[in-house]
Amino acid sequence: MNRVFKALADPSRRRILQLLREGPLSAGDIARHFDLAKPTLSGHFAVLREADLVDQERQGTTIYYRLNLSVLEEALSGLMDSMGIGQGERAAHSPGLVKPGK
Amino acid sequence: MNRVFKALADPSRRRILQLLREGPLSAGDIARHFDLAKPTLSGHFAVLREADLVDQERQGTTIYYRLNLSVLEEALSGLMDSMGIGQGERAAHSPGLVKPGK
DNA sequence: ACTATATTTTGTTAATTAGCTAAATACCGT
DNA sequence: ACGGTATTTAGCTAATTAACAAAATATAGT
Repeated sequence: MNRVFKALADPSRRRILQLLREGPLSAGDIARHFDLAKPTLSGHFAVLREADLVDQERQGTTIYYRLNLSVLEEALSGLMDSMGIGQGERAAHSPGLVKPGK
Repeated sequence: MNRVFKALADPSRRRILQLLREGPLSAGDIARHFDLAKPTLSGHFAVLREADLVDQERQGTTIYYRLNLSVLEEALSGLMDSMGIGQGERAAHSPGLVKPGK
């Protein structure tokens, strides 16, 4: 889960995930959307793969990347849970700033 | 929004936010939960403040931190939107059916 | 003004990261 | 086997990060 958030910390990687939302894309297809050298992108793919956010599949000479949505979902809803956001219908509890008793 | 995800990339900072879920805590209170030097924590507070994930309020000699839940909520649901993770709806599979986030 | 407490700032270090170019690898077609 | 295309690996550099100890700042009480 830590790897997921580390992976999400980079805007290029978030953008890659967005692109993959539409369907699998080859490394080259993705690279076309960026102003980065291909090795740089390849590094980003590796980070996403290690976080299990994408799957890789070779088809001949090209490698396709596919978004692993469930991992992303799980990480995000896991965080939301741990922060008390969302699913629960509990009203937002924003305690006042009170000087703690001894 | 990038600052938010950068801030969330560190486990200590995520833990700090979790602690603040229960209510405001002083820097010292938070520090008690960690094995880190106070200056290190202070650095984490600064990152969280710059991401607007927490607010700071001084009361005498102690500084209280309060979770800014709305910023966290917005960032997470913003990402979920942009990834097509539906809060209430099933994720659309066909391209073009889902409107991009704001 | 002095002392004690709470927190931050400064300065430093080691580790990590994102980027690049050049070289290597993998696969396909001829 | 050779040449071309797609992608990754290797090797490097500059910037960023997380950690610490020591010093500085802010406030309260005496």
